[in-house]
Order: sequence, then structure tokens, then C-alpha cells
Amino acid sequence: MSLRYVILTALSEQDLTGYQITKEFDLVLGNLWSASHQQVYRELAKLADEGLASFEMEAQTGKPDRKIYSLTTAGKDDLSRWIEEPVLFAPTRNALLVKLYAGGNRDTLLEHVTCFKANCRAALAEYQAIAKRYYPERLEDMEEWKKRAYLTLRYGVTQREAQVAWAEEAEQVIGDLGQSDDTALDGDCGPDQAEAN
Amino acid sequence: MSLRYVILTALSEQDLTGYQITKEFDLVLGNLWSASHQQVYRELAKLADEGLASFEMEAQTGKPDRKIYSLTTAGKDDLSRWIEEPVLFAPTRNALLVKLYAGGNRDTLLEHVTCFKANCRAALAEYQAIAKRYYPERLEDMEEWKKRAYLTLRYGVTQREAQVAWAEEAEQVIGDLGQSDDTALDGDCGPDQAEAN
DNA sequence: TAGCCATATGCAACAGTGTGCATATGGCTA
DNA sequence: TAGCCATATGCACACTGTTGCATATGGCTA
Repeated sequence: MSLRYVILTALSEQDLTGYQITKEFDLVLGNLWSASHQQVYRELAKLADEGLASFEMEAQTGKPDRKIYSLTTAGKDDLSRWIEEPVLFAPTRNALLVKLYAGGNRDTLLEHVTCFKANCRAALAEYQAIAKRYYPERLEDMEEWKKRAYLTLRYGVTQREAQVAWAEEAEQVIGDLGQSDDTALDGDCGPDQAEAN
Repeated sequence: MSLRYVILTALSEQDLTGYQITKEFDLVLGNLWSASHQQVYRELAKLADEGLASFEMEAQTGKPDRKIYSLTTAGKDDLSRWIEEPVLFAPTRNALLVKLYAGGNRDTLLEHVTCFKANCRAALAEYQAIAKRYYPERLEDMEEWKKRAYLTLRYGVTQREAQVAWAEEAEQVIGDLGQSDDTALDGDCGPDQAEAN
């Protein structure tokens, strides 16, 4: 149910097209939520249908026509109401941890963890690039909306840093394990392990 | 697609009923994944249907009959294959960050963050209880499967600790904000800056 | 005895997300 | 000119997850 409010939030800043909102998910918004363009268009249609947003067609030269969406009063009210609601915390669902728990070949697990670490580092680099570009000033000098946005970025940074640290700890521990030790699986340490996928 | 493999993992340790698997999600497994009993039963039925697991009815005295599920060879193979596959990382979806980004009343945001912090602390306390009960020995003295399980718990601990630290930082920053400052909602204060991007 | 709880299993409907496919404009390049 | 890319929008179906409801055994307690 949150995607709709992410979109309402984006629209509360400025009028946007579905295409632009989708792009936002690759930038600042991506740190909070993510959605495909199909999801975005579908949700926008629903929002317009329910009167929370409205749109105007805009003809362009050299590019296809587009629909520029803006919040209605009802949309603003609904967003405000939602913000006041208690936050629903999503349960953990972590495939990497499942694989680690399940067992399997040591080198495979190491690869998974190393890949995870690389992902986290890449995310960190992106966050730092965003910080440099959008939040170059000191916290005290930021406008209030910017302080709040910066906090969401800080969340991503601190989480990723903790993940990298954990990954390094995990690499150590897994590195010290024997070659193969599935929980109750094939258990052979035979020559092969077909690289799936 | 992962729920099925979480269940296969649980079954790879020992034969279990749907009821027991559901209980597991409240304990150690809860740190990796979560699912309702309806989901568990549905998935078990599918696994049996596809020949990845099989079950035997067991009559009990004083309690209802139950189905004890066990992995088939095909099930073990499928689990092994899945473990080898690259991990699919789930995109971020964080309602708290959305609300923080959107704005709203300062005290509301503070409440949300404080509630989040309390949740994290509660989770930490649970993790510590589990650590004390299930992993009292030193890491070096653990069996290999236990080292891996311990790592998954460590992940939870390090993440939660980072979240608590962030929450305290956030409380500071939000505490210094003015009373009300929605992005473009009711409480406008002059010419709203709608920062592009 | 009535109601609650733990044990034990499940169906049905719906909401939310993901994936594949489709369509159209027009610029740039091989 | 053919193909690719960015822009721009969307449908249909499948899968995953949530919610409400249903059923049954038997112990414990008010």
C-alpha cells in the first residue's frame, strides 16, 4: 500500500509524468522505495481514478505526448493522513542469509558473501556521489526539507557500512570452514560443482 | 520463489510438520524469513505435489493428526541447485524513510523514529536471548553448521545496532526542526522550493 | 458446562509485485 | 535505410503475500 504514497510524496514536491517518477526511483527515491514503470503507470491511473491526482496531456515536438500529473487536495489530505499513521515494519526476508544457513559448498558461500559486499560498496559509492552532488553543505546550513532527505540517505549509508563490516566478518568465518558441509545434502566433496544459473 | 527453499532448508535438518515450520519462523528462522501458516501449508502441498517433499500421516493421542514432511532426493537436489545460484538482492522498501522524506508534523516524525528505535532494541534483545541460549560457546568451538547459523544472527545484530545508532542521529536532527514542515502540504511557509531531479 | 487455549490443517479472495509483451515518436548512427 | 536508443505509455498474466474464514481434537479453567 506504500507505493501509492511514495508517488503522492513525489507529486507533492512537483508535478511529474509517470516516466519522470520512474526515473526518480533510480535516483534519490531509490533509497526509499523501488518500482517498475509498469507499476508506476498502473498506480497513477488508480490515483487519477480515485481523485487523488489529476493529469493534463501535453503535446511535445520530437517526443511522444505525455501526461503531467499533479496532486489534488484529496491527494494531499490522504498523504498527510498516511504520514500520521504508525509505520508498518516489513518482516525480514533475506535470501543470502537463507543460503548461508542452509549450507552448501564453502566457495559458493564465499562467492555469495563477496558479491554481497561488492553490491554494498557500489551502493555506498552511489550514496556518496548523491551526497556530494545534492548535499554539499553542512547539516546546519540545510533547509529543513533537505535535512530530512539527508537523513534518509544517512540511513542507507549506515546500513551499507554495517553490511560491509558484517560481510568481512563472514568471509573470515566461512574461509575457515571445511570444503563442503551441507546441512544434510549430498555432502560429497567430489570434483564437480556445476555452476548453475 | 525463496519461501519454498526456506522450507526445504528447514526440512533438510529434520522432518517437520507444517505447524512446526510455522513455529520456526518465530524463532531462528524468523531472522532469515517470515511466513504465515497459510503460506507454509500451501507451499508444503505444492512441494509434495512436485515430488520435492513427501509426508506421512501420524495419529496422535490427545492432539489432532499431523503430516510429517521429509525431503525427497529431488528436493535435496533442488535445494543444492538453488544455493549455487547467484543471490537475488531485494530492492529497498522502507515506509519510515518515505514518511521522513515526505515531511509532516515534527512530533509525528519523532514518534515514528522513536518507535522504530524501540522495535530495533526489542529485536536486539531477542537476538541476544537466542545467542545466549543457542550459541553460548566461543565461535572457535562451534560446529560448522553452527558457525554459519551464528553468522546469520550476527547479521541481524549488526544491522539492528546500526539502525539504533541512526535513529538516535535522526532524533537529534528532527528535534531541531521547526514544528511543522510538510514538503508542499498544508503547512506552507512561503514560496516552496520544488527542487528538481 | 462454557469458553479459551494450544495443536493441527486448510480454502478462498484479494492486494501487491514482477515479467513479458506491445506500441508510438523521432533522433542518431552504421 | 535499418537498427538502436531515449522518450513515453500501457495491458495481461503469474507469482507472492495478506486476510478472513473454517474445522477438528482435547486439556485447562472459571
